[in-house]
Amino acid sequence: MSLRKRIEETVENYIRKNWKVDKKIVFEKPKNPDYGDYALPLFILSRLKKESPEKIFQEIKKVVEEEFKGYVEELNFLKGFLNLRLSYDALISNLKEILKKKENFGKADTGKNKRVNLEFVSANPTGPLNIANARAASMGDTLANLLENAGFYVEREYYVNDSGNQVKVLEKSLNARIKELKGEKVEFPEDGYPGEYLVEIAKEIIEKDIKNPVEYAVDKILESQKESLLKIGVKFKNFVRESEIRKNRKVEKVLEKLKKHTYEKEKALYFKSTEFGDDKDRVLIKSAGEPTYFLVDLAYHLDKIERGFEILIDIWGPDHHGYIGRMKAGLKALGFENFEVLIAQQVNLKKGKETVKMSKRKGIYYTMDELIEEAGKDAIRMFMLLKSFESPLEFDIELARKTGVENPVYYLQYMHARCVNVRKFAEEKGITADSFEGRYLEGEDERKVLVMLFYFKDILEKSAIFKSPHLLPHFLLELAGVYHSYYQKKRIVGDDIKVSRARLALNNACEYIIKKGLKLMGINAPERM
RNA sequence: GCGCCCGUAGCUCAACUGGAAAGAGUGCAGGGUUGCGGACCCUGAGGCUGUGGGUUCAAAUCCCACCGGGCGCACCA
Repeated sequence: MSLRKRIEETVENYIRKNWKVDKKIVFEKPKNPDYGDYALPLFILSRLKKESPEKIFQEIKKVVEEEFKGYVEELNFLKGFLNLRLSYDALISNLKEILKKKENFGKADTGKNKRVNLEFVSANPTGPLNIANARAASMGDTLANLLENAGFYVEREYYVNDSGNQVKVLEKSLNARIKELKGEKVEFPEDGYPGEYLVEIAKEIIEKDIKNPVEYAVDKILESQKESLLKIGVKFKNFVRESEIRKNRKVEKVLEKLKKHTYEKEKALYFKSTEFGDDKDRVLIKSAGEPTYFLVDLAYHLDKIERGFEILIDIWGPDHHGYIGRMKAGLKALGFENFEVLIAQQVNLKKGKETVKMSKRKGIYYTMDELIEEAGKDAIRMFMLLKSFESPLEFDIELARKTGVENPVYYLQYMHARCVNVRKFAEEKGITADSFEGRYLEGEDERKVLVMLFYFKDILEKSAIFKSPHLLPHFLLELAGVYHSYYQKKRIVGDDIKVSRARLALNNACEYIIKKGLKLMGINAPERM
């Protein structure tokens, strides 16, 4: 457990025991680094205890100082805040921990190996993946990495909608292409999929004399989707097919379980989802006798639960937000509430100042493959991760393919390359960080770096808990800024061997942290650029 | 008409989930003379957080109304 968390819990326990009050204590990063390394607003505690913030401060100060002597250099009171400054001992023991654990530094057991099913992308198997899928892929994969790092057991899952309407449309489109190729005159279906890829598949079907064209096409498309995903560095553990869910009678099963919450109206079977928080009741079985998409999807989610997952997380596109209510209601009726939907907002493509208009109907859209070809995996993941889930994002292709300062991904990679270079330079001179002495790092410039390294655990923890992968790249950019600045100010490998060793320790810790951060984001950490 | 998301520096975005004087990057203006990589560093200008009310000791953050952008509102998936 991190030192920060230990202090927080100590204060929590103290308040519970002595004030008989349950209050979560959360340290913040102070507005101004001069105040300290951690801050705690005392206003709420002050109200709870009906005493002045200053008095509260004195009380907490005593507790913390008793328990964490040596780790805390200073506690001060300012405008209602408690500010805490870490000691160099604390900072340097953190540094040592990084050097010792390297890529394993920051791993936590908060997840207690709980089983998480993270479903994302889940595009229809009717065409190539697009840029919105690239966003979902980048964010989903990174979130999975973060959760794993926090001690959860995570399976990345992709749902394949290989039955239902869109597959029928695919079939119509495909048949039209086949007929075209055979020289017959046909009108291409208006709502069909006009992309070139279907022509290619149609050709293969004719050449190989495939018996079941749609099935073949779905498999083909799914395979190419998988390839695209691998190109962007995402590997799914499970691909679950809708047809399997139907075939395994999961639909009947979920229907049975929901039976007492249903009624019939105009020959259709309704689920009383309003009883579970939805704004209207939903059809499960259409009057024609077929299950709705919702019912099958519910069956699929029941299947996830039956596979032993304790936490379900879905990442959906913005066009599905109206669907959250009924899904939650359905799962609640099944007795499962640990279900969360993250909406990955839309991506607008730009080329410099020009907006790239996309139209599915006209078949004009940027595929993920095209984007990868133009901008590269690393830049895409960086840009996709920089924004929080809820905010729509402008993706500037021109910017992403630039290899200069404007492109933040290089700023991070450059830091890594620089760290490695310094370490190797030192090694050639026979200098290592092995027996460094912390007292040579007790300067303000060094302290800035040490504190950033100390914050890394907080970021890992927070980005996992709040499911906010965007916190990570923002942190790394700040770390890189501090590192580059330090590098500029202080020579790392110099004449004094003891000073060199100590600074090298700092350098190497930076290397491991940036490397780990980039890895979590699925971005390469090159040693040379 | 109803619901959801967004609106923060010229541009792209943060802001620890209600906390201190709203921060980065880019762009713009200027600067950095042996040495570990100049894809770097330093300085500066740039803001009524869309508008108007409210709640609070404290609001970019919560509530109400309005303006603007996006998306939903199916016995489609």
